[in-house]
Amino acid sequence: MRQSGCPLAFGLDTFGDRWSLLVLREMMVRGKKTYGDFLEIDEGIATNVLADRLKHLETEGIISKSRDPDNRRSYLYTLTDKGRDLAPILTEIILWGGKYDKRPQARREAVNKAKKNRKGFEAAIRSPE
Amino acid sequence: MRQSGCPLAFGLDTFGDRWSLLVLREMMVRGKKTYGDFLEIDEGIATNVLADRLKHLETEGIISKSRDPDNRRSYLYTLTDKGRDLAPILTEIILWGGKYDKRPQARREAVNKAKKNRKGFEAAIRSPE
DNA sequence: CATTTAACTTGTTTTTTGCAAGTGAGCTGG
DNA sequence: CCAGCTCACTTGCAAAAAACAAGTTAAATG
Repeated sequence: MRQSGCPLAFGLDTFGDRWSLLVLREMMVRGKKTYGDFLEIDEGIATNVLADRLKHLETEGIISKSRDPDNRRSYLYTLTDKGRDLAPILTEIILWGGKYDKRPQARREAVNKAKKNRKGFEAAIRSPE
Repeated sequence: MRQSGCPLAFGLDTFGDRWSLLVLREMMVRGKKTYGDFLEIDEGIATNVLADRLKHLETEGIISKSRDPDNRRSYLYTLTDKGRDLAPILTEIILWGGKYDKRPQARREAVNKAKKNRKGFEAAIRSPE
């Protein structure tokens, strides 16, 4: 897409759109796994955009798609190692947001966990239950 | 914009579009300061989009705009403390890109610096000369 | 003082997103 | 065993954003 060879631009091409990191948050922080789960995210993603993003993240090797062994019409999306390695990036954005989000509705639960025990937080979101 | 209260979503609303972090890279890694500098970035940003992004980043308090004391038709864009605090996020994305970008044109200079001395790299991009 | 430069703005086309509705395979209760 | 529901999408269209091209204004420069 962008052929500059910059590692930052490479990252942005892979997950740097309005939605990818929010889908990954659902997987990492909230343990969500299915298309239906992702459709319910608070920020309200459109169904066609969600389908696009999942396809892109799978193509890029960030997530993988498999059949749900308990329900043959459902699929499970899970993180690859490459996807798990995004945990430090998520963590840094969460810490930055925690520092600067002064809105009354700001939710601080994840921020507090990450501040109290950063390595533990990263390990936890790397391997969501 | 997104009213979820999530610190990650807050961050994405502030700098999570296709271009903001590339403009900030120019400032942090390459010491660029002017509109004309940013127009020349390798990835090719459109002039109206650049104007929009600069306005947005200024509104969000990530950068500030001042007159160039040496040239009255030019302005200097510089990082605020809030903007400087994005350095760890940039660093993590660069490290991730360095790990996974296997394209022949991948540029590894910044990656190597960040790997060799991460704190030094962060300090350097926080305070570009 | 005519030309160039810097920082944009404006207008138009193209791409992406958002929204509503629809499809088809697989489950489920009566 | 089958009508109706659920799940994971797809399709079509409108709205928003991005890309592209050209123009404007104020200030510097030769």
